[in-house]
Amino acid sequence: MTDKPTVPSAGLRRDMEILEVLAGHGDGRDADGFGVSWIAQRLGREKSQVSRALRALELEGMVERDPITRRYRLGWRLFALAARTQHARLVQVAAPYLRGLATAFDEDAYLCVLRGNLVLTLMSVPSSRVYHRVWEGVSVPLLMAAAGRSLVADWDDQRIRELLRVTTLPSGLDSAVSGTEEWLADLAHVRSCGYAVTEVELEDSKAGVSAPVRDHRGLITAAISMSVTRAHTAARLHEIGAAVGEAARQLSISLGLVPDGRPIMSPTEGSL
Amino acid sequence: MTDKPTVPSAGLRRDMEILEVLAGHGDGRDADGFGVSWIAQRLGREKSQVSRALRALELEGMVERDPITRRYRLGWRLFALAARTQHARLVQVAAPYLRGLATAFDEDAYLCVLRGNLVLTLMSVPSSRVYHRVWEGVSVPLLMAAAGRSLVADWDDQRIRELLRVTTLPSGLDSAVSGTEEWLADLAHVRSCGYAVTEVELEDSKAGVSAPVRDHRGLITAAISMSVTRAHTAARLHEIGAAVGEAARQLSISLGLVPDGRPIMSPTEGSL
DNA sequence: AAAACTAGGTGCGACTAGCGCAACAGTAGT
DNA sequence: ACTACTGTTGCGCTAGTCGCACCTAGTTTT
Repeated sequence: MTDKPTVPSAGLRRDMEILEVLAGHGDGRDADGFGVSWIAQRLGREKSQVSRALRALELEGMVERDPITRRYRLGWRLFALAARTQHARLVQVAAPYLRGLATAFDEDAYLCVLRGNLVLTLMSVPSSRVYHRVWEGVSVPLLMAAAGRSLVADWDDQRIRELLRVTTLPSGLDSAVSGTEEWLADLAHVRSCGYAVTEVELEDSKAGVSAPVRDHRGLITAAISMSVTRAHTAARLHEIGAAVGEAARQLSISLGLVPDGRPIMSPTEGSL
Repeated sequence: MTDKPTVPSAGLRRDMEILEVLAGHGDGRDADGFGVSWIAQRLGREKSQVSRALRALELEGMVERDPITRRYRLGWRLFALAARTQHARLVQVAAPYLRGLATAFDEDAYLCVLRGNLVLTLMSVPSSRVYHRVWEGVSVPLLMAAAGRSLVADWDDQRIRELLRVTTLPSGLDSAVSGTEEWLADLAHVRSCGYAVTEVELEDSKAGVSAPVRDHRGLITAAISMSVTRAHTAARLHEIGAAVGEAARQLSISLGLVPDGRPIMSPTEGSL
């Protein structure tokens, strides 16, 4: 099948699958870890293999085991490594801005980055409302997230068209995706006004606003976004949008962007 | 030699060593990653081996490569895995600490997080006393809870002022809220001593102590708090406060916080 | 109580993944 | 051009590890 050149991927792939299972789905309250057999069955692998792999991972601190329930969960080492990621650094800088937005408007605020054609949420600051879905660490299709428009704002038209052509969405979500030309117009709006507004966000009854965050080279490396209850008027949406745009601009400056000039380099590279 | 039981640790160990080097940099600001040869030499391994391993790790998203400098850094996947598990892990790991505090002082112990401008209690461990009000899942205004001070301890003064200005309290509870300047002084105390003390808690006849819990990114994600019967002397309040602070610190480390800003590994460290 | 069931761990042979060498390919400095 | 790097790759041989089967230990059933 996967006709690979000789890269040692077999063991690693297995370990990653295990870690992915242990991370859970983010939403499910699968709180207190998973047992060997369950994981093995879920992955369609031998119990023995999973058992041994988990022990090895435990030795390295990537997972830890509850001594009484014998269930595994992700370990301190993984978190320590994650903390040294550039994403972690970004989150630390961005945190105050997100908090400011969340408290100012009492709506959920997010920090997202682009990964392939998916939008990965790095951080979410919840509002005070009761129902709060955790999106941190979860990737969603680019077209579904409000942050998407901001993250690709610098792409040239051709690449956008390609993206829209290629992407397939879960059925029934087409309503969230407007036509190609509308998208291009939206991106122009982002570039000029500094923020994007989308009528439909991840959940129904939510609209979204977002704004691009640029690094010191002027490349878009992240986006701040907020999902706003639809009850709000369009005017308020734009009020929030302006605030989000301003926050993103401030954050960009914190990341080393020189404020005034437009040192925007050719967006051939989007990889963070 | 090392008499190993048959666990698949060879490849994993190598991968972990690589990740550790990439995270590494105990001291220097080596910002933009490391090259293959440098890593290989550092680990005393074959270049080819490191090259292939890194490519495999990159496929899994554990590391990222700067396309122009060809240097590797830790990847998004690590962050995503950690981020998704945070909340589940928080409750799981915090439980023993809360129980320890509750039994040590025979007072109720709580784990709280910030949601919008409200403090949400995720878990409560009752003391042995008869009357125990259940706060789990209940949100209270930030200003009313002892945990509030800890949860916003990292906010800058401006945002605190904004918060105090915006927040409106149920009437008759102003006694719990001291002046703005007093609040700022309190937060300074939290930052320096590691715990907060409030004279009035949710219920009358209760005082509160709390301490911030930081996740692997160093951000305050939760707070441990205890409500203490007012009968106790101020001295005891601070005794408990110190214990709560220490528990919060331990919990933070369990969550992957790298203690202090201290480089734990020097470049000459010998875990090779 | 024994039996039945489950959940995790282990011994060992067979087999293949991937290590190490060495040659190769880019890039930069002289 | 040559030299000195960097990172990649082809390939034979070896050791790491996969999978089966068999255990042990805990829990429920009869």
